[in-house]
Amino acid sequence: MQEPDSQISTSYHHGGLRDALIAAGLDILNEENVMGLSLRKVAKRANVSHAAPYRHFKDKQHLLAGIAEEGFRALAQGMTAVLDAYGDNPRQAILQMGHHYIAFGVAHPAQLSLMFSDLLGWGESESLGEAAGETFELVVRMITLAQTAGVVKQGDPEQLARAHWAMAHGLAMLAKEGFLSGEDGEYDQQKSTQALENLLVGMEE
Amino acid sequence: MQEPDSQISTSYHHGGLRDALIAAGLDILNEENVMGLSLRKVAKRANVSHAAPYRHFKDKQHLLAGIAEEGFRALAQGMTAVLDAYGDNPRQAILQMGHHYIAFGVAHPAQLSLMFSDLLGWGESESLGEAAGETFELVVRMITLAQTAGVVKQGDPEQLARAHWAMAHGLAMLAKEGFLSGEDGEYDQQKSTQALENLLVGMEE
DNA sequence: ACCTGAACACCGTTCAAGT
DNA sequence: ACCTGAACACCGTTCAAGT
Repeated sequence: MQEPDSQISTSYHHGGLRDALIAAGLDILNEENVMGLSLRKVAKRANVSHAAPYRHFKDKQHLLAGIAEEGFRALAQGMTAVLDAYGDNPRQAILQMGHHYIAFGVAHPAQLSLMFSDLLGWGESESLGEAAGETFELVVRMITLAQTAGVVKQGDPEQLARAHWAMAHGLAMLAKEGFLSGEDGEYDQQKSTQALENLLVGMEE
Repeated sequence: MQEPDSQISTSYHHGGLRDALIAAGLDILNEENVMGLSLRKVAKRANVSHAAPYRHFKDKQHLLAGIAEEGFRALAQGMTAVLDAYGDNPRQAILQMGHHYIAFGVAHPAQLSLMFSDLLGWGESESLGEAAGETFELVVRMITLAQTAGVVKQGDPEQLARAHWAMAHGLAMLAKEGFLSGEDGEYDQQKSTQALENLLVGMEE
């Protein structure tokens, strides 16, 4: 077993550069916005030449797809944690899942926008669709648990999951643009709770 | 009274160029996406030099804000039509308002994305905020009408309007990315109806 | 295998100069 | 008042050349 630390910062064999480029892109996205995200800036931040990214991404669109995919995976991971934490209380799980989604949007506005933008080319990356599908499946699982517990009505769980996803996504978009701010100008979580409760009541039949 | 038609296509005095630039930008947005929208391309399509747009927009961000504002105004106009058509049936009005919002997103995906993107600089254009506010007020008015008719529960109409807006916006984003497609791959309006109904039931108390 | 540097056509923005 | 053309620093993408 050798210690590879000595070359980690300058060498990127075995796909290490791919992750470094996505991380660099995420940094730029969080500091600026998608217009400030250039392939050349990403390359510079990863300490490679401006042509190096083309070894790992066909073009800029595919780097953006990689960043979006990372977003779906991070979202799914957080949602899994919520599901684990509130597994015994499906009603709370539904509300907290919504809040988690919205919090992700407020923390990473440009990334969430990117995840639903027209810049990705969904058809060209099966792993992107897979990551988004995994995220949706977690919502479906949550709904199924709630149905079993008698908290929400019976019926197609995917239908109810779509309603929940749409509400959470809509609230996230409104929140990140400041449309859910309170008197102090800060995001007012209570406004999300009210909307999520409205939907929840409707899902109880 | 003179006939100015003869110079309309080549001259843009009195703000005519501003509208022409927004229209050209909209065309490009609908044909490509926000990455393909360059100021130089917009200027060329409006038959002016690449520096001419700076007479009407401080920079690219302000042109984007103008295009987004036009979107809010178009949305508000369509929503007013829905309200007029279903004024005597608040329950239908609520559902049709949602469908209209989603249809706008499916028809103008890049524009709707732009309207909620981080590229606009909301603080720098009061007319943009005004246009968005008008749109929201129409939803509030619809909720108030429904409350008067006893179709939805009493309480802060803005709270219920936010829930409806979030649901409609979330569904629009899901629809334009293909997450609400049926077996044939086309947008399945029924899936939106189901989600909108879920929320509506919850708003009935 | 993976990376580089030069090259090309394109950007956003500014500004002196024209009408 | 409004528009233009040249100029600058920056893009995305390609490709011959290097290790």
